[in-house]
Amino acid sequence: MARAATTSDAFNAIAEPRRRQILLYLAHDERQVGEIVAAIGLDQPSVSKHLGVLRRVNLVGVRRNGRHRLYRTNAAAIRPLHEFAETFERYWQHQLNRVKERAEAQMSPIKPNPTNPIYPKPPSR
Amino acid sequence: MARAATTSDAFNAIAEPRRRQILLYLAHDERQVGEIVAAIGLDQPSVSKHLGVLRRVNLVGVRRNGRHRLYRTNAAAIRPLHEFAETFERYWQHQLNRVKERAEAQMSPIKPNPTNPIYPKPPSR
DNA sequence: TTGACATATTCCCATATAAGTATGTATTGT
DNA sequence: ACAATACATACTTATATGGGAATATGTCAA
Repeated sequence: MARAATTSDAFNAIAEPRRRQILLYLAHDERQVGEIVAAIGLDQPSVSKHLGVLRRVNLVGVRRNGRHRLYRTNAAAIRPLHEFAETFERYWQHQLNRVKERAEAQMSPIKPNPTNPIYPKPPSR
Repeated sequence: MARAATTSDAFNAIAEPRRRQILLYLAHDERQVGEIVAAIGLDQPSVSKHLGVLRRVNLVGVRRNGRHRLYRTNAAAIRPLHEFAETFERYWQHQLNRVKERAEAQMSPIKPNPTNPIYPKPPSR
């Protein structure tokens, strides 16, 4: 099975850096395609295609105005992402606290737990 | 140019539903691969491959224990995602407020706010 | 040492890009 | 009506999957 389509959901859609760039650019104001092209320095067809993907997953909305099309980020569609990320925020705090505790423990005269690496091998990469 | 590698960053790595599932599963506790396999119902090689991707972008950490490998979500690596999503949270509120204001304006002065759905369309899935 | 057990890695292949180029389609000005 | 403007879509191609099958690697137990 191949990779899931970029239009399958918001997660796949924002995997592309250019699309994230467009979303951020459109978050402030409605913009027409030409402005986006000028702003992010990509050719018009590419921008249109990215906008097409974003449209299909409802990450942007469009409005016609004469021969222009005004795009705007639909912040609501980012919600699933936000919730996913937020789920880990608690653990993020936990881990921070643990690190902090370890640091403090090491300073204490008794030194209770010399080695307790949370992540033994910093995933090389 | 083809799509960016799933190992290029966290955004690409989490585009895969199975990997999000694994991340959520590993968020609570350290788990060995066999447990993950049993939990998400995917064959072992596939799970290992997903874990490999998550490892490369540092979304999970590993620890060896005998013949087992204990994986755990590295919540810190979710940060970029969280920040990206959070950027839109303000606009999300804005949009909600606008919708709310418009709704209220259209309504009779009495009946203040009968329905106020936080998520207009329950983010399916 | 040998075998069982737990994971990782390699190979194969149908599929989905993303960028570039070319072309199609509305809509407006004159 | 006609040309220009603003976008969208079609086509081509190099590339990266993700799952299944088979195999390799590493560790423990007898």
